[in-house]
Amino acid sequence: MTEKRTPDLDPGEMAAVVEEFNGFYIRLPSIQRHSFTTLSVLHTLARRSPMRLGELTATEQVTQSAITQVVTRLENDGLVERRPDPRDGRAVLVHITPAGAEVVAARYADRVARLAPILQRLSAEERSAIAAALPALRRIAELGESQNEQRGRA
Amino acid sequence: MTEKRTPDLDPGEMAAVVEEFNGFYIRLPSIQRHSFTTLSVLHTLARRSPMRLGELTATEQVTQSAITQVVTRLENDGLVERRPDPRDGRAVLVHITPAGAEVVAARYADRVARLAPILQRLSAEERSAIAAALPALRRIAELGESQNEQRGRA
DNA sequence: GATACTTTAATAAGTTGCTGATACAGTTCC
DNA sequence: GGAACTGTATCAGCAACTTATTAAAGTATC
Repeated sequence: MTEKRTPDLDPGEMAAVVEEFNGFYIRLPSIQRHSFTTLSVLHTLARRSPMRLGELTATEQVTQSAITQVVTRLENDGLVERRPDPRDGRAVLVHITPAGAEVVAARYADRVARLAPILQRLSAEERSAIAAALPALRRIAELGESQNEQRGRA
Repeated sequence: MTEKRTPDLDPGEMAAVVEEFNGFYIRLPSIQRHSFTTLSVLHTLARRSPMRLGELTATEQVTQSAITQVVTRLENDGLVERRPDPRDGRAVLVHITPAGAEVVAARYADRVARLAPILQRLSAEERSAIAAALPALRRIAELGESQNEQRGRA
């Protein structure tokens, strides 16, 4: 067996690949009755419900006013609920409802169902190369998010 | 040295990681004076200019009417040009201009600059794991795109 | 514990970017 | 050379965003 040279990771190449890949991935969209921002809010809440409106404003890329309106729409659809914050009478805590969690789960299941057959067409080596990279990609997301939180506080 | 078990690739786990990662990546946005669709059109043209309006309509997730309007805006900003198709008098070929290519390149450079310092914080093993996975990710994008073209023809 | 300041969310008015329907010019087919 | 079809543009209407403002609750100071 010939020895494998581990290639070094070039940020420019990685960004190029990530963008190509995303171009494909974001076009795997299941049914969307909701706007991009609305879905993003719902997805965020699926991970860390309940959240204040202000927290949501910080994570999404829109104004506080837009978040208020998005949450109102989601509430009318029964996907989230507004409840008072017992610790702060000014604040509102947005909770995701079972119906909201269901929407997120269904969209996720749909994308997995579309991704799986494509993965079948890769070689075993390609699949295991991706599997081996997943922990590192997850760590980048964590590092990046904590960095964004730092910036948010400024 | 203990032998490493190559883990098998689970589509569900991959989708979860991809979405976590994208949640981080799409929030690395440089200056955006343009809408999501507008930037997406410009990005598509950066790779395969010139294109007909109909082709753009097929790749983006909006109506033909929206594409006409997006191209008009981009044209007013000097980022693309409409030229007649010599082979078909009804059609229009949208060409990206140097200024348009510049916008795409600048946005790309900006994201690379933000990604690079985060990659520095990974271990050498994590970086080479990602580097080893890039060709496979690129291939998924190719496989997925050709599949979408099939659907488009229906 | 009254006064001023800050923080959190909601509301109002205006703008932008999309959709759906329709029009029109160029192409194809017989 | 007329009918049917294709590719793009236009128009009216609507949804989702922005900025600016307001209301209400909390905090600090004295």
